[in-house]
Amino acid sequence: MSTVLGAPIERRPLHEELADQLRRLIIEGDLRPGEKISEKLLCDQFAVSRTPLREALKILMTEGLVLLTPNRGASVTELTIDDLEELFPIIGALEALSGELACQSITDEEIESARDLQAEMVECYKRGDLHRYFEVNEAVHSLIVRASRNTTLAQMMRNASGRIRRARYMANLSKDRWTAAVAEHEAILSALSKRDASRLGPLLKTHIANKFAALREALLRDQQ
Amino acid sequence: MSTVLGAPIERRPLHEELADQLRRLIIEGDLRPGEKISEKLLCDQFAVSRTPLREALKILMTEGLVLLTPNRGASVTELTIDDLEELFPIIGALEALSGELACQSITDEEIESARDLQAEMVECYKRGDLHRYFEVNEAVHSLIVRASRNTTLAQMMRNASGRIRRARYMANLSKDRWTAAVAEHEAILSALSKRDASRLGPLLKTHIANKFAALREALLRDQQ
DNA sequence: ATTTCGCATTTTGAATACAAAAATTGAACG
DNA sequence: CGTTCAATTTTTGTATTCAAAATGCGAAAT
Repeated sequence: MSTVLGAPIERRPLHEELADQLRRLIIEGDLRPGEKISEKLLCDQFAVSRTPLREALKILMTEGLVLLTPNRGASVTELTIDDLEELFPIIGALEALSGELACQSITDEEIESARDLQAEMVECYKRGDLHRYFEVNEAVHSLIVRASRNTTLAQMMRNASGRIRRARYMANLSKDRWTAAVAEHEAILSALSKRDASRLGPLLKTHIANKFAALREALLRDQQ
Repeated sequence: MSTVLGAPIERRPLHEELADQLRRLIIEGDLRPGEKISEKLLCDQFAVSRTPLREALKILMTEGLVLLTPNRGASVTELTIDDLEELFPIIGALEALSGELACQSITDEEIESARDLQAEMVECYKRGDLHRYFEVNEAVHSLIVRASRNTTLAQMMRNASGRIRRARYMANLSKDRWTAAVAEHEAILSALSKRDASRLGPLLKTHIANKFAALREALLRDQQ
C-alpha cells in the first residue's frame, strides 16, 4: 500500500449538511426572522426527503435558530430587543473569559496575527469598508477564542454569536460607534500583546456591552 | 363562556418526551458515559419507532450529551477530566454573571427563600445527608439563575450543568471540601442579601473554581 | 353582509419500508 | 491455533407511507 494516503473521503450525513445549509441561510438572513419554514418547500428545494430535514430542524431548534411549534411546523426565531438584551451579557461574559484564558496560552505567532488583523481593521475603517471590517473584526474575536484552547467555549460562542449575527442586518450603526470600536480594539490588542488577563477581560466585556448599547439604540431609533 | 378556563391540554411531541427521558437517563447515570446507544433496543424499550428517537438523539447531540458517529450510531459522551477542565471555567463565568444580574432584580421574597435553603443546607451538612444537600445546593443555584431574569442564560446553564452533573457519580468529595463549600455558600448568601453584585460575582466564580479543584483532585486520586 | 359550520386540502407526526454501510460469522488457508 | 476473506446478519441512513391535526374554502344561516 502506498504511504501517501488520499484524503479521507467524507460522506457527511444529509441531516448534517442540511443543518449547515439552513444555519447559513438563517444567519445570512436569506431566511428572515419569523419566516415560516415549510418542510415540503425545503425538501423540494434541497431534493431530500422530510426525514433528514426534520432531524436538521431539531438541531437548529436546540441552537435557538428555529422555533418548533407542535403540529404547526417550524419558523425562524424572531430576534427581539429583549432577546438581544439577554444574549449580550452572556456573550460579554464568555468573551471576557476567552480573553483571560487566551492570555495564558496564546503564542507569539498568534499575537503577530492579531496585530496584522488589527492593522487591516484600521485600514477598513479609514477607507469606509464596513463589510470587510465586519469580517476582520470577526476574525479577531475568533482568534482570541481559538487561543483560549477551550473547544467547548468556542462552540458555545459560535452558537451565541450565530444567534445575534442576524442583528447586523437589523440596524445601521453610527460612525461614532465605529470610531469608538476601533479604539477599543486597539486597547484590546494591547492587553492581549502583554498577556494581561486582568485588563483584557474587562476590556472585552465593556467592548461587547458598548456594541450592544449602540445596537440597541439604533434599533429603537429605527423602529420608530 | 366561563371566566374560569381549563388548563391548556398538552400534547407533547414524542421526540420531546423521548429527549427528556434520555437526558434524565444520561444525567442520572443510568446510561453510562461511553455506552453505546442501540436504536433498536431503545425503540423496543420505549415502544416507539426510530423516527422520533433519532430526532431526540439529534437534540441530545447538540446538547453535548450524545456522540453521533456517522454510520456507526450513537453513544453517551465520555466525560474526561479535560472536558471538565473546559466546562468549569464556563460555568464559573456564567454563574458569576447570573449572580450579578440577580442582584439587580431579586425580590425580598426570593432572598428569604434563599435564606431558608441555606439553613436547610447547613442542617444537611450537620446530619451528613449528602444526597439532600446536593438537592438543596442545586436549588440555591437555580434560584439565583431564576432571579437573574435571563431565560437564555438559564437555559445555557441548565445545559452546561447537565453535562457535568454526571461527574457527581465519578468521585467522592472530601469532608473538608464539604465544610469549605458550606462556608462559601454562607458568604454567597450574604452578598446576595445585600445585593452586592461586585462581591457576589467573584464569590460565585471562586466557589465554582474550588468545586472543580476538589473534583479534579478526587478524580485523579480515584483513577490511580 | 358577516359569521359559522362542514368538508376538502394541506401540513405535520410517526411508523414502516427500503438501501447502504458496518459488524459478525464461519469456513478455508496458512 | 490464528488469519483472511467472503457471505450473512445487523444496524444505520433515507425515502415512503399512513394517520392525525391544522388550514382553507365555500355554502348555509342569521
